[in-house]
Amino acid sequence: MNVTIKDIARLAGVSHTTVSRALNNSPLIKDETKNKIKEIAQQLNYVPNLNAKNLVTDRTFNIGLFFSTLNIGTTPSFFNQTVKGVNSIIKDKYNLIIKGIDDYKDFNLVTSKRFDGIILMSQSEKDNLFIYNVIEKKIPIVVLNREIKCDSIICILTDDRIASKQAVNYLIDNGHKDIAIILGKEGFKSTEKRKQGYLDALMENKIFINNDFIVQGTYDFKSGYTAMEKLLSLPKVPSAVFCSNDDMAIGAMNAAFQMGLKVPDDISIVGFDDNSISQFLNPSLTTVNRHIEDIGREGAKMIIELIENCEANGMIKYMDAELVIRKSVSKNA
Amino acid sequence: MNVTIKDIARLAGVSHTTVSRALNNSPLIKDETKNKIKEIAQQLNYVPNLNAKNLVTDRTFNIGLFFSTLNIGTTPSFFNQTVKGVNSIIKDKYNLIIKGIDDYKDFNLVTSKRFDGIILMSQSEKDNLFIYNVIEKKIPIVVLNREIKCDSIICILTDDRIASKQAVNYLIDNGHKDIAIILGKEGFKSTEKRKQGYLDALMENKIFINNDFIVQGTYDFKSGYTAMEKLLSLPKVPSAVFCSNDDMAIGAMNAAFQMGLKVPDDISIVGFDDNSISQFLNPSLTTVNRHIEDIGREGAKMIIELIENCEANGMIKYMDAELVIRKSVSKNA
DNA sequence: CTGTTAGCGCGTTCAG
DNA sequence: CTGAACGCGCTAACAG
Repeated sequence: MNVTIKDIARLAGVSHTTVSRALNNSPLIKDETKNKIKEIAQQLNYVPNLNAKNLVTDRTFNIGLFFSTLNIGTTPSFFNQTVKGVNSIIKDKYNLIIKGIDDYKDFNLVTSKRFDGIILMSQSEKDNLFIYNVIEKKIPIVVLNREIKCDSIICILTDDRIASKQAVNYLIDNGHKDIAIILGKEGFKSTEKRKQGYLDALMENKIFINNDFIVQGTYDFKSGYTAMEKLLSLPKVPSAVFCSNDDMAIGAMNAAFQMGLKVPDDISIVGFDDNSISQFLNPSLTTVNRHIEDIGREGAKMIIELIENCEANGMIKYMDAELVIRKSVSKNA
Repeated sequence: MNVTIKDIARLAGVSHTTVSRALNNSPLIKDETKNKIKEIAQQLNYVPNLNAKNLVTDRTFNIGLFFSTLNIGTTPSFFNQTVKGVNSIIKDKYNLIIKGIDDYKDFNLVTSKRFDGIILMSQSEKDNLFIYNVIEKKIPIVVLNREIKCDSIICILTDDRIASKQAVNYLIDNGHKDIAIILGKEGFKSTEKRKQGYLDALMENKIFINNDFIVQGTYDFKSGYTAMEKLLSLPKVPSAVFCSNDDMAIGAMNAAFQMGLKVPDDISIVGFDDNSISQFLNPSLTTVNRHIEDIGREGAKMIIELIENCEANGMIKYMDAELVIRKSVSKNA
């Protein structure tokens, strides 16, 4: 059996309560006894039994990091950056539990007895059901990547609409007018936002919106490839394509190569996300860096704040995105 | 407050003991009462308090998925595949807790009271300290990706040496003799194995081993780029390069492009890992698919088996790897 | 400042 | 087949 506070109590010649207080740095304890107890605990390699502790304090030290799904639609790079960011703050004080919302048949198992707090990397409006469920159960939550209108929620995200607009504006600044967009996965909020940014840029520059230039994708390589094929088979081919993420941009690039086109000479491409790989492509990809890792880090700080200090004011925090100019866009005469 | 078995007991007019037994499918209970109790539990939306339950059964429902590090050296694709594989088996019965070994200052917090079992995606010999620590504490463990000599441990991995040899043999079959290798991160077991496979292939084919053709990398894009620059500045340039993973292969490819070389016409490249992106590169990358997701899945099955049935026989299970032939290798006259 | 006592929610003897 | 009583390891009143 493991060593418990009672064992320590016996050795120290005090009650187990005193041990508990000493170990929890209670102010109502003499420094002398406290130090003595801590020393003994150290020597015995005492580790508190979380189950017992949590049973009475009604806490777990679990923080759930939820994604809409862990399967299609969540790119490796995006996933990795999020986890890294969150984990870098969590460290060993909390357990980081990774879940896909779609892993659950129902939400009975999502309770405050299982999670002290939840960080949701939200990619779809369908998550709302989950979110309301979590709120109803009074579990602290921070939502990343999507804006929730409910004013008691903390949301952290980049303004994709503005960032997309910047990206498309960059194409326009380079003389492009026939600009296509490959959309993200249907139903994802980000898909909608990036499309809006694209439309904003065109409209503000009084460029005619051609519906043929708006094609659906699903955020994965393959869909980018397919979408590009569709664009290139149009009677009038666009001179530039804004892809709603980098993976699709890569797919699109390869479709272009396959048709014997050169990037950026024959067609310009802009991505979104700045995958770790994008700078190493040939040509290197001009794209938008959303600093996902920072968002994860910020989310982790917030949820801990929420858990430990109950600061319950909802807010929407926008993080900076940044257009990274590389070599996949050429000037259009 | 949440509903407890006592509440159910009151409503059902039985003792809490009976409720406990009914909910745990004890054989010593009349079907009639059991069903009645279950129904009430259902209606009340009863969820057992894990802390209480675990306190007495001395379990947690946590499975730890540990990586050597979550930072440099673990590629997004590799990380993502592993988590996906494991998670697909874990589902909602267990919590999947993700950790980097290097997140811990010491291993005091790694106890059987915190993890029912641990899956270690082991990338370095340095992990041994951690492994022995886990074993000492009698926590069930499954090690992925590395072979541990201790015969009470279950290991699941591909034989990287054989797989690498196959890859290099493929180059030789295509007429290449001046074959370089870009090594992985120093100290990683996989680095060693893949180098061995490379040497095996050369030796068996009686090809002279040129030390200039063996250059260090760190598994990331950049190191592949740098290593390739080094190779291309050699008085005698290799006609083919075996890269110890795909990320470095991509870096290497771009270094070649930068020098005005064509792949595979001027130089052939083979990778290792089959990143999700590799098929979409230009040219698409010939590489070795290790089916990481399968390894993760297998590991998850094993650890659950170990936890629930205590089958403690160590074993080493090799999973198949597969050479995926694409377009980054040309025949050498 | 310290000890006594109680109880968190649950599973498990041991009697019936 | 069912219930009463106990204890898992810990924290939180309440008394001193």
